[in-house]
Amino acid sequence: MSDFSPPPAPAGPTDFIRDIVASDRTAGKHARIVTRFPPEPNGYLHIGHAKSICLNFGIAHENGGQCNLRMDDTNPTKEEVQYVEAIQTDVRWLIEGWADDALGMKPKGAQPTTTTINGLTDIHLAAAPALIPNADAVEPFFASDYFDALYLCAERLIERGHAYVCDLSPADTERLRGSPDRPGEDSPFRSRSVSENLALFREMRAGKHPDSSRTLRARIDMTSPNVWLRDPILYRIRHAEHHHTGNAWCIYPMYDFAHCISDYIEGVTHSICTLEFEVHRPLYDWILTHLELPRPLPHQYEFARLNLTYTVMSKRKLLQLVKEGVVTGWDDPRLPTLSGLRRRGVTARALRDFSTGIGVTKYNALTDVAVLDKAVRDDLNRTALRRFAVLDPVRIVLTNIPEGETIPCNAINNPEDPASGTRVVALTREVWIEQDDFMEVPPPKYFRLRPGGEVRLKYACIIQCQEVVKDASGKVVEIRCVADLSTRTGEANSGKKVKGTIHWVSASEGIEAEVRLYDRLFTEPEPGKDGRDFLTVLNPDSLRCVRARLEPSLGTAVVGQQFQFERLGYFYPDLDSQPGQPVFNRTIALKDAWAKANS
RNA sequence: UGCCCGAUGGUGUAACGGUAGCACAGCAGACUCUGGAUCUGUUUGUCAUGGUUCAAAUCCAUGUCGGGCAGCCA
Repeated sequence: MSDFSPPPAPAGPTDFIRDIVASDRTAGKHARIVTRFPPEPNGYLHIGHAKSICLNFGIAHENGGQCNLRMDDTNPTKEEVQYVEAIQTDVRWLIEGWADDALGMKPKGAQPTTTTINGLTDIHLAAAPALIPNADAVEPFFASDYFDALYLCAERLIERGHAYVCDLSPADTERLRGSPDRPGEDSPFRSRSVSENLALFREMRAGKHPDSSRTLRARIDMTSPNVWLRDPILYRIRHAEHHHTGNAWCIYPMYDFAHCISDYIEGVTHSICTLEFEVHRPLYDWILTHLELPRPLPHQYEFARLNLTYTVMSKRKLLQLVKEGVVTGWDDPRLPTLSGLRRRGVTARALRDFSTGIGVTKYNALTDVAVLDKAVRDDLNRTALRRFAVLDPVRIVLTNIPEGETIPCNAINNPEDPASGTRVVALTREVWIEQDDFMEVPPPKYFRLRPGGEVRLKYACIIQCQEVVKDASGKVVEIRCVADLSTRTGEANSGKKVKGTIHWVSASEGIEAEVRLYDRLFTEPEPGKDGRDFLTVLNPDSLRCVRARLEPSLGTAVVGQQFQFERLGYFYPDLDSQPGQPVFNRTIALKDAWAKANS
């Protein structure tokens, strides 16, 4: 471990995996810490992946190492390029400005090279130097780039008597495997000769056998209490086109065979995955050990995947929601996908803060979505520009302000960030306020407008309600008030206290917009908990669209800008916006102590 | 009923044989030109039973409960 001296581990988050990494470094076990994030490109990344990304990239970043982005694409029937693209976008978005320095990619088109070290065959593929300016020069790692290497490893195992070609049908394979509490039985093809196995395997590769007619299996122990050691299948025949290798192959390696070798090829030191792979670890180690490889072997560690209340996380269920049109697509803002969260206005920073905040353990936890909400509000509170918007308008007429007159009012853009400055909003004779901010017969402790009552129009002045105009059905259609201009912000009586301050939008100056109000997708904390179909607990009100009135400055808002609509919540321009027809998504509502106390 | 893993307030997470802490949620109050933010206070916890030890959330044993594993998925 010579001259390499990564930065000392910062006093950031720690957990049992970081502890292992730290002690491995102290022991000088690795020249450089290498982790990997290996999604299968068969769906979109979700917030559970964010936890894994933050763990893997975080460890790499903190230790001056690297985290390889790798497409775990060994099953041609499930994977698609569209997912490869989306995954890259999401990963880059999530780590941008935080762990870019640790992103392990490879030079475009690079393939592993085979060499001999100490008489042992080695296969290796290094990452491209970090932060290559031209992003087109690099691409993610692909397990499918290792198909040649993997095939070589398979032949190696066969030659050493560690693997054999098995002609059992899928049904018979399953039958002879036994069950967790009943040992399996040897396949009748288990003791074929090396040369016969080799010949057969080569025929498989050459396409001489139909799908499922044969497999390559590891020769381990059919009576092992660990079912994954009962001669697991290493290769299966699939005459199918692969998104990355086309029709070059008709045999494809299984996860267990491909994953450990891929880790080795890339020089991964810590291979971090979720708990369900714990029982696969002996197989991971068995394969690498029996390959007799010259470099240090990677090690697998497992942590608990993220579970969040009021949502679903499995790719299968997310795919179902998308396919059945329950939501509008993978980036529907109600989904916990990274693209959905991003479209809703959730920032990468909030996701990272959330991910590190929840910790890393082996306990199968269910995290309250309120923790996510808090992380989102905390980040947006610091950064979002404050604006006025009225979602459910009722008309106020300020009877003492002449038609056509505009009274400029200075409004603070973000009280949490003085550097964001101020803007001017115009007070006019007619303004919109929220229906909610007026009550004819208010309950006790109601601070807002009531007949005869006073309220402050924020950044403008205090108004007093003098008359309520209703339509035939008794609905309030107009509230006539008088404005006390001497209480204008900055004027003599501006210090006058009233209980309530409300937001407003000029009727003549304001613009209209569609605002999409999102709520949780499910009505139950654990959708599908008791074996019920998760689709039976969909929240019918997960999306409500309203026509809102906005202050004019919002007309030029573009995707990427975060806003707080004062007293309402955080809102984010949607990509459905058209010139003159803005659309905003509600990222998250503000906390509302009043509403809560009255619910 | 085989093997593997886990269990700390309502939720999540620290404490690595030496005072059980933090965050979220909740509750109460202060402040407020956002019923937001901020600030203050506060309710609630080591799965059980034994053992080792001056001392156990921590080590050991047994039990209980929860999760995972029998795809030619990952």
